[in-house]
Amino acid sequence: MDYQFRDLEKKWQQFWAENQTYKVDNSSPKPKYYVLDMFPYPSGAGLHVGHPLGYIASDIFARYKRLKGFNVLHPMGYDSFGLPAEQYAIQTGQHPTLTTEQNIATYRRQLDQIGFSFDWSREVRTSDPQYYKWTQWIFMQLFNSWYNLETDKAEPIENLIQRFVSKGSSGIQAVSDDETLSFTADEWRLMPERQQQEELLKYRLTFLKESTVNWCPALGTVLANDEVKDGVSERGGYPVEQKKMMQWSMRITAYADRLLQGLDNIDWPDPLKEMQRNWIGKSTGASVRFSLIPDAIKKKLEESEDRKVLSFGEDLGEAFIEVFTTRVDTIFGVSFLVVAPEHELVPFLTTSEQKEEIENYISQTKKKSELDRMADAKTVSGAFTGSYALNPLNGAKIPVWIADYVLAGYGTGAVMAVPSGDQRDWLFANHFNLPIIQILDGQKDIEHEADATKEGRYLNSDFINGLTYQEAIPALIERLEQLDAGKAKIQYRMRDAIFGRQRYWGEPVPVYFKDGLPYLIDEQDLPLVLPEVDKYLPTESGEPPLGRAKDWKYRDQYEYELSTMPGWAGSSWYWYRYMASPEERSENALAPQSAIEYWKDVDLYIGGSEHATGHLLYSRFWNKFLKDLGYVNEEEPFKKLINQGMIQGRSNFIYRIIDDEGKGTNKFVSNGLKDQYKTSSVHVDVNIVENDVLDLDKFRKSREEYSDAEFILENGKYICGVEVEKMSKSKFNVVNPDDIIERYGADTLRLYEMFLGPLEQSKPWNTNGIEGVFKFLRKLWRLFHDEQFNFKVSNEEPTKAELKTLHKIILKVQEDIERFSFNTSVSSFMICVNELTDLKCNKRKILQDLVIVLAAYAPHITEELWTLLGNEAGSLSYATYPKFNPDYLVEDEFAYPISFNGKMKMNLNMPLTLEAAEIEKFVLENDDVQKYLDGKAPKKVIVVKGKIVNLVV
RNA sequence: GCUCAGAUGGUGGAACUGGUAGACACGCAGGACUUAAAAUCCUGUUCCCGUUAAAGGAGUGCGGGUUCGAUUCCCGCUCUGAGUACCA
Repeated sequence: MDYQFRDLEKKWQQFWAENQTYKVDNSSPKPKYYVLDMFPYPSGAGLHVGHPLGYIASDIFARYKRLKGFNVLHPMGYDSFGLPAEQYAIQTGQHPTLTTEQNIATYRRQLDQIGFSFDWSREVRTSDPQYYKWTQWIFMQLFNSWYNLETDKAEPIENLIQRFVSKGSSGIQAVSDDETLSFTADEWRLMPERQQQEELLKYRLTFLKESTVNWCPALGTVLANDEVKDGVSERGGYPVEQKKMMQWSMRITAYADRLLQGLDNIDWPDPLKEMQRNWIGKSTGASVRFSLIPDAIKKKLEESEDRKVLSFGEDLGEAFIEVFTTRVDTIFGVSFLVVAPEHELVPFLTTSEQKEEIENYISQTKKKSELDRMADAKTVSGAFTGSYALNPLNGAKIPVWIADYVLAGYGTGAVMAVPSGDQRDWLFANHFNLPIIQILDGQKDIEHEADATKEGRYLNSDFINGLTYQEAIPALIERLEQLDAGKAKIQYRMRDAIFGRQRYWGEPVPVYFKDGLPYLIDEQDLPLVLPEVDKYLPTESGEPPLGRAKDWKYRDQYEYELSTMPGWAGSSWYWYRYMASPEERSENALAPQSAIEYWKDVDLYIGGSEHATGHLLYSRFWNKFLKDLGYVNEEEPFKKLINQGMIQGRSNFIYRIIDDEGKGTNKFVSNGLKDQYKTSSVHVDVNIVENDVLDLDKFRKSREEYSDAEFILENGKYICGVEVEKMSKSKFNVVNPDDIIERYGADTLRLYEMFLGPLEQSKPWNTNGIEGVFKFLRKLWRLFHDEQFNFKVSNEEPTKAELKTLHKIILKVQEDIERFSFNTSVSSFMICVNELTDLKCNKRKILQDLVIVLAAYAPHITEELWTLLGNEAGSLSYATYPKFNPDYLVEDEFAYPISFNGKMKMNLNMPLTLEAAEIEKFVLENDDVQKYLDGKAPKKVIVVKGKIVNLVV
């Protein structure tokens, strides 16, 4: 029979499922190995060709490890909460549970078709109440914990309360909000409960905090930066503004230093570690207080009718702006301060003359997203508040400005500007005509740009004049501390993570409110199940969708928290749930201690680098927290991590016309004509585009808002724009693997995805070379069959050449898999089969081992050949990888490349036993070499034994 | 903007520690088989010049450097992709 991949693959997939071939036990005499994939969000578009890339690699690795004698845990599940299902629900009214289930069914069918060796009995879904029960439980542990800096770990909040009761707040070293109270034990005991709870909230690892969000009044909801384009919402094109909101946050900053240090002990790609280090952004510097000039404030007070200002006026003597700087040595070069437009002091700093200008500037800023503000470094903008602050070291009067390049959420929301040393400050100073003061004799050319050098000695710098950088820093810190105007400080760029989402399709937060204060629900009431709502939209009063749930109250009287958890909540601990076997899932723990002790951590984690600073940081944070409380044993969850490159998509764009007021219209212009209009680009589904021409009917039907869309065409067609970018549901450029499997089978898909290139490299999807991989499998099949496709292998002893071919591949594949170079293995398999075909080899002793070596890559065809060879069905997965014997590869001759000045001209065969001097002699005596030398002696001869000969002429 | 990564024939890529650049495939061209097509097999295929065959020369995004020798190391650019805190 010819190679019938359809029947054969179906047969084996069924066999594996029925016999639970890949079900794994939590105990085994074999060493354990845990191979994990980053689990997918089950999008409506189905699995796309990019997903399997990593899954195939991890499956090859898992299968290989089984052949090498390990007990392998290789599970899969679904990160099934998320925005797309909710948006679909808003459009169609269908419950996300329903669509999510349908999507998962599609994913499962697609995954099964590819022949993965997952233990499906351990599947998890983050949206399953039996799963999110434990996500909520972890939230409760975080709420009930504080971070003790003395022990450098999280501890139960009870410990903190005990200390408040016995000693008050003195001596407590904790990670907390900035404004904690000081009190004695007696004062604590007398405090009303409400105030006690307020105080404790400042220490809890999950807590309420005011944060800035993208608010879209027309949609009545908060948008991700992702959903905001050019200041308007991607959906509908409505204006978006920055708004402050009370939100749940996670005190990840408590773990900043441990997250940083942990990176040194894990085997992750360096760029990824570097990204995390940057994200955490530890910087050593100083905080400095610039006191505000009382006169200015007093004048302001006299002018003001706002009584609230009085409370500020009462501590006039202490009014100051605090800044953090890594270059405190430049403090005498400060010629102005810049505070964020949202900074709390801005209303007080603004004088009546400047009021209009400041207010205009603030309203402009509100329209920009944080990303826009950071990205736009070219245009200089800002406004003067009219107030001045004092340099604490020399009393210089310094104007206070606001500018949107300073972000309220970063550090103190204020910076000291040193135009001679910082280019952004220099541009600002140059634009607004502020002084640029040279502070180091090493600074060059500061009339034209800033010079951030630390070289040279200080000038114009008071008591540090003449000192070097190393000398100046301690002197300045000492002086600042004496004056109580500053101190040395370590600051992190990382902010606490916002944990609340104004959405429906996520885990409910297990919190209710009493007298406006948050309390946890009883642990027995878990899971707090997501309630039914009539619509998945915010309420009329702007509350999140959960506000629509009828009679949804804790113990029938208390309001629940209405926001839900973010997408990363469920994925921050899921690898522990996989450790629990299905029988153990009913136990009252995230996973049984015995399972956690057996599996410990993930040995190999494969996933995209796009998770570098999200999922991978939050997971490490939760893992450390769970370890602090003794629920898990490892400080780091993922011992080794490999980044799979992204299979990129080819995105198509349409261009929405923006009207004169800056609002999006429902009119779209073809790519070639877009320059004549003001437009914003919008992704369009690649499945309704062919050869970059948009199918207008399908487009109108795709969303209700598009049903009456108008188009400006070119040559009667709507031509879409094209870009290569990541394949993702939000970019509507998803291609799924089904038709490839239909045409060539799963083994070909597996080999082809590996053959495409190095695992960690990104590349746009194309199917150009797939034929060659398919031909390779047919060629392999033919090795085992005669001309009429009858199975036929010989029991003869192999020749030396055949053994050499076999042992080359045994070694090569082993080396390749261990360094995650799967593409080169596939090429080597082709070479191997080409060689065996040339040798007309059909010997059992060669082919049987070849089948095992190939099994991890192409499990279906090898299972079939394995049983045809007379082995027990299903036993291939647990066979033993053949042992490499180097004797078969020994060569006694080598064709030395002979190069002249580094250019290879010819090869000369020489025995490998020859030493350098003999080689040189042999080469120089050669006639062809003499012809090149043209009678002259070479200046130099370089001989590298077994590699090359180079003659310098 | 900031952080990180990448760039090699018409295409995907190989060259693992500084030692024969283009393995292995795709595509293309020519040929065999066939009434024909598909499938299969064989030959060629970096570019330029040139040829019966040859012999030359250039060449790993661009510009420089180190070295007997650089796709590989160093410096400076260009372009592309990823992340940038509510996509997951």
